[in-house]
Amino acid sequence: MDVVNLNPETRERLDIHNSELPILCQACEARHKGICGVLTAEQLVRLSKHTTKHMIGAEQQIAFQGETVARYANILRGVVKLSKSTADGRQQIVGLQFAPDFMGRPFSKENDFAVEAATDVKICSFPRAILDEFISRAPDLEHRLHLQALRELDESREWMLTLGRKTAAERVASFLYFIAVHADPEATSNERKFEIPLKRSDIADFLGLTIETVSRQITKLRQTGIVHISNNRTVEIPDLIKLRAMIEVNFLD
Amino acid sequence: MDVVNLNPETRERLDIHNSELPILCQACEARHKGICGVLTAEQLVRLSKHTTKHMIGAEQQIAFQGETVARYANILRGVVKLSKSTADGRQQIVGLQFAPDFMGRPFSKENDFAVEAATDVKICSFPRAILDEFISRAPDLEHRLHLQALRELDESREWMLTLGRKTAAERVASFLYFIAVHADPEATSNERKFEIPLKRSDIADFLGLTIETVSRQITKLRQTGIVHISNNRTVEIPDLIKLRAMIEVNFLD
DNA sequence: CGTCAGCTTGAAGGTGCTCAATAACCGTGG
DNA sequence: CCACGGTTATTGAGCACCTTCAAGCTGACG
Repeated sequence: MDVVNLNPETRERLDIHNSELPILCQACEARHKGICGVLTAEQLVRLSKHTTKHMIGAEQQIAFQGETVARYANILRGVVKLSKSTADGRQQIVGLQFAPDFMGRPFSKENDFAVEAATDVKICSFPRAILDEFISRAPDLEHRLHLQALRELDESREWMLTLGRKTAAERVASFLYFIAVHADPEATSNERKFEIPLKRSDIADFLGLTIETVSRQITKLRQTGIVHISNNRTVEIPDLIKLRAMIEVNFLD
Repeated sequence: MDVVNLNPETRERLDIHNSELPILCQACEARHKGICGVLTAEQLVRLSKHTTKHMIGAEQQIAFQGETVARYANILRGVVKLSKSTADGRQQIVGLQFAPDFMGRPFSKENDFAVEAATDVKICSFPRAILDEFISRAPDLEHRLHLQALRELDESREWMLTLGRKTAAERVASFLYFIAVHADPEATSNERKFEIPLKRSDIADFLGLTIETVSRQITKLRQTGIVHISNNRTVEIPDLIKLRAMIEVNFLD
């Protein structure tokens, strides 16, 4: 079977033949959509020599708040949470990352947040030093990272409005909407079905609420018929527009 | 008087003689610390042909939420607030910008937040199109913008913890600390004196509180002696460490 | 069938909000 | 100089929403 001609994704970069690619990368989920999409075959070969793919179980810690981290990574599958804590243990999730996001903070030795697997996660990690060198030479790579930083900044600001000004009911609706659009970014349908990748305590930490309040609001939301939830995690949204209407934020839309 | 030899700032870039610089830029506050520091003399000349400096009064709107903006700008003086609103008018400030920050959202035609002068502000604005072209050709420029985006992302995440998990007292202390370190980033002293660049309603919108709560907490904080406040805006902090201790967030410090 | 983690539900209490009145500040003009 | 209106900030009383604490429920797995 001729992969080059048949796989629609490969058409994106005809300059690179699969035969030149490291085996590790050939069938990789992040090969085109992640940062590796802007690396040359030569760079991929070099990087792949120091690359390892890991599975990380849900709830496992990947990096600690304030820790110096020696490796970057791409997320290939699953959901990763970024969280900050106060000295007395209160916790706030400050970001969620999905495949094929890049994990790491360029130009700074340490993250000032903890990194933890929310679900089972598959990552592809590699040494900082090598990528840092690529960044300084390949403007395309820095551009790609810049775009991700800007997207995360937009999302953080959107979430600041949620944390600072929305009621518990609106926060929970905002969360479900957020997951609905991130779980399958390609989907266009007005009807969605997905699994919530977080447990209630994570949702609470993301929303700045307690698990009890989250639970109560989910119950209420379910009673309105806007969402159907079974087995605690499985969500069906018959009409995404209706959910969106509960959390409308813009004057002009 | 020989500016080139006497002004210590010019030593930073001996490759560019002031005589080649646009007059507009020669004594500019953002010439070295802002993004212009990475532009070539040639780029500065081209940019300066389409550049204007404005004064903007406090509380004046610079751009609306969702509006398409045709110009970027550098902040030369004053404080700018970025804010988002819900449909029913609740407001949240999602960022503050100080000189010599770059103002604008690269790679996206519109901001999804409003931009407003918090104090009287002086800016230097120029067309998007020209800078966008420079960005695609000058990796240094994109790097500089990337660094600012990452810094803003770090600050947003820090603020998400404040909004999601801190009490009113801690939020107000966090705000004063934030302003103390931003008002004069160079200062190292443990004693600080500055003017709060926001009025109470802005502080409330930044902290996700009401003005009444902000006012009450400021009164309480003043009574502890950790800060002295006169004329509503003038703050004296005799011991910044003590203020920092009220809002400690990290396990490892 | 018992145990344990995760989730839901209930009752009571507290933090911050709403509504309302008072006070300080500031530029303008008599 | 003080009087004046408008804006901004403080203070008070009552209440609502979310939290806290506690008990019960559900499903997975031995």
